[in-house]
Amino acid sequence: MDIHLNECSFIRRGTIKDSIQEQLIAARRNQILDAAVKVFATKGFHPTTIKDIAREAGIADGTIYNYFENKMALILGILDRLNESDQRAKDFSLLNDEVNIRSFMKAYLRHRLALLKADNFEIFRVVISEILVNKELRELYYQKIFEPTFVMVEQYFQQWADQHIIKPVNLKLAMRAIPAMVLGLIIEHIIGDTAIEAEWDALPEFLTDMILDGIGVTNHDEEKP
Amino acid sequence: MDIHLNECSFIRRGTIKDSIQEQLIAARRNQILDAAVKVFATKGFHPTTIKDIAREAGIADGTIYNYFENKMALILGILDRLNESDQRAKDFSLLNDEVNIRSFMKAYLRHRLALLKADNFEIFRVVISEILVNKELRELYYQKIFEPTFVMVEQYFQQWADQHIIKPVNLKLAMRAIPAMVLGLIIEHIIGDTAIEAEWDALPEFLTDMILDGIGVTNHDEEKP
Amino acid sequence: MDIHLNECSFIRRGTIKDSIQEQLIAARRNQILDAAVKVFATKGFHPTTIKDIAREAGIADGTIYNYFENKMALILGILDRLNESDQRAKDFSLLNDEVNIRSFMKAYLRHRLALLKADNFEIFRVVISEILVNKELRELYYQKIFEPTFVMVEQYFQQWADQHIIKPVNLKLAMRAIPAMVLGLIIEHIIGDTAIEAEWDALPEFLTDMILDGIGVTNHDEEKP
Amino acid sequence: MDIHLNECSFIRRGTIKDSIQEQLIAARRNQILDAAVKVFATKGFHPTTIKDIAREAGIADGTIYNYFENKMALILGILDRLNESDQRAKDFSLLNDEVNIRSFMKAYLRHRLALLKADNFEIFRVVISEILVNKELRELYYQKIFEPTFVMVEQYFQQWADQHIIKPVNLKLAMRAIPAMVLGLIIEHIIGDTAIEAEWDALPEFLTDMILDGIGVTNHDEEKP
DNA sequence: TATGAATGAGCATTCATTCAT
DNA sequence: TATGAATGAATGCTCATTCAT
Repeated sequence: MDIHLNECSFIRRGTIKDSIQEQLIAARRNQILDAAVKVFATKGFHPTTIKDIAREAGIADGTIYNYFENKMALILGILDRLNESDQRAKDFSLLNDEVNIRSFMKAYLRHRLALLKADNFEIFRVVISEILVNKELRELYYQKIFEPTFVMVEQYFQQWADQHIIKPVNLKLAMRAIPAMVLGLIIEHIIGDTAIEAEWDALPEFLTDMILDGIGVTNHDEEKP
Repeated sequence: MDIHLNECSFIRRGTIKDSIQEQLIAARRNQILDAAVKVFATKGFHPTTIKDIAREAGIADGTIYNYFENKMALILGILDRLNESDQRAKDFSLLNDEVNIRSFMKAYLRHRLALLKADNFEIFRVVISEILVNKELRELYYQKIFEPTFVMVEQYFQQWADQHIIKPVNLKLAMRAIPAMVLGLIIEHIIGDTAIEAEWDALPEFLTDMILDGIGVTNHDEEKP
Repeated sequence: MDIHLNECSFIRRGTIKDSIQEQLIAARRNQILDAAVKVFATKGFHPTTIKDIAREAGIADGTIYNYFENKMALILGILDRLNESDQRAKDFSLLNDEVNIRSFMKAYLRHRLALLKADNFEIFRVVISEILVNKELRELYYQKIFEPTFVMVEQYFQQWADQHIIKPVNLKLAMRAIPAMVLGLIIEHIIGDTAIEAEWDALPEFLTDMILDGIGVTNHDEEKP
Repeated sequence: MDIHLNECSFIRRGTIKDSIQEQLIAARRNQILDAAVKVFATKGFHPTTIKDIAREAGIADGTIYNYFENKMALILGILDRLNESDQRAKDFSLLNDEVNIRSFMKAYLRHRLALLKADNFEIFRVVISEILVNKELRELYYQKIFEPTFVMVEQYFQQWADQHIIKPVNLKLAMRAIPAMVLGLIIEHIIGDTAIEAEWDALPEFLTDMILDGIGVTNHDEEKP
């Protein structure tokens, strides 16, 4: 059980050893977060006890407190990992080659929705629920995920607007309405609406078309002046 | 709903007295729910104690249990009141005179968003958070609000589709995407996005146009085949 | 519902009216005690609420407090009624005609055990349980039932001893051991021993013979000097 | 039962440590049960709070729940200890050398009554009271103590009957009547009868004689046919 | 006298967190 | 660093009792 790191003479303090330390710590943190995700997803945040998580992780209760300050820090940690796995910027930049906005948007939505489906929806349910209600978590989420995303997205929208690829609409609202729609649909799904899951694969195309073209039939009589 | 006590010249036992009883009970329930809304909105559901609510309502702890089975029943009660104040069906039917879909949608969104702003957003935060995480509440919400609303809305969409006022898109998704967008925007707002509140009054028009016309510039090259 | 006693002009205050009052009160008390016995027997003393009893009696909670000081007074009341229905003295005096001690004892045990079987055992369970643990009840029981019974029984035993119908044994213990045996058997029965109920009808004869003759085989070798 | 730690020269993981663990756990359980006995005996079961017991044991409330599932489990634990201290089988077998049934019975009663007096009567009061009223406890008591005892005792009685040491009476009743008498006398004592305590030391002899010989004077006229 | 709504003290139990080993 | 026993504050809920009507 004891690891005699010091026996390794060529390791200089503060360099490799620390790196190993960090990796060990990161590994433990992930082990704990994995367990937390699993249990939170099943039982929800409040009903889950530290003991539940410790048992799931195969460690002692107290050990969790060596890696996380308190129970809420676990949600923070989960949020962080979700964010990392997100890599929105990367998502976007990878899509930069897409020839036009429609393909771009479709590909992006497909990617995002695939990620959502891959991760267990259940953990979103818990995280969103807690974000809504926990100020600290909310502010953190806003600063680390929300704002940066919008700052980045705004550039794209501005560029598209400049290039007259999209109409000169209220950009701030436009770029908020789109993720809002995705978020809203996910919540509708979580709440129990079966229609969304049934049409999950149709969503990227549908949403893209709706966002870009609308669902209204354009005619001169109905068209707004 | 109106009770004209005076019309009843011949008083039968168990009628007026019961009616007064019912009113008293309803009044107490509302008194308690008002207090609950206030405290929940401030502290959230879980951190709020029954004592907090009783204190706010100016009554004893135990009294709450004469009117609500348990703490969760308070959320149910709040949800019910929100739902009643909603009267979605009425909203829609009142709008039936609107000349075209655009005015209709715009008026409807204006109405909904006004309601949302009138009610304290804070209580939505709490209610949604709890719905996400509480199965009983979720199922109840789904049955009493979600499903009925969509059943009703579907008729409208079907009618519009039949009249070729809207494109022959996936109706189920379309009619889910719109409230999803509203819900998503509210959540973004709750989370702390200031842009939405700033543009609140522009939302109905913007959303209507986006839904009906899209934000993409239509041209023959970009248009999908 | 209103009873206009005053219309009855010939009733003089303090005499007949009071007597009716008393009867009414007694009737109400019995109504309440009947309900209490029923519910206590089913649920036990502590798990039974005043509301349970009020519901069973078809009256309001508060009404019970017009007739009994508190919940414990109900047990006292039940005990009193059990005692009254007992009428041990009467039992004994009725049996005075019995020709000999054996018939007397047998008849008495038969009578007592029949009473026990007639009453629901369940209420004994509750009353004894509470007596064991509640000092006030215990002392009351001791004074009102226990002691008077033994005082009376002692006379019989003394008389029998004087007449050399029973051996010159420790009378105090003898006359305590007999009801002890009955009590103990009842408790064994209550606890779940099926043998006692099965042999219930054989008990009076068996106990009488055992008490008077013993179960040992008398022979000169074994006989104590 | 004896653990000779030193005999184990080759220490296997999970053996000694676990054994120490078990001893610590057993010690804590006993510490808690001691406190519980003390407080229950003074205040009774229901009026005693977990806090009372914790305070008496010098530990925190929560600690009790690390060793007992709930308050009732404490009574179970007490019952178990009483049972262990009982060792009825041992009692009997130790007496097997007794030359005759009279000495045997006398010795047995003396032993049982001594045990009862050694333990605090008060705790019997509480345990019996609770057994009478608590189904779970009652069934457990019946299975673990009542039935096994009678199964064992029946053998003795059968043997005595076969050897014509006792009369061919209803054995099932006979062997129930004897402990019933002891139990009944204890309850009479608990209820407040001073005579029993005063004659405590005379009880074994008196009861034995009464059971074996009866208290009736045998004469040919009175003798039942 | 009957009612039953209001009361609020009281309590078992939970569980996040600590800390000695 | 890992452990898990100990902690004790915190709280939902019950229910005997009161009292205005």
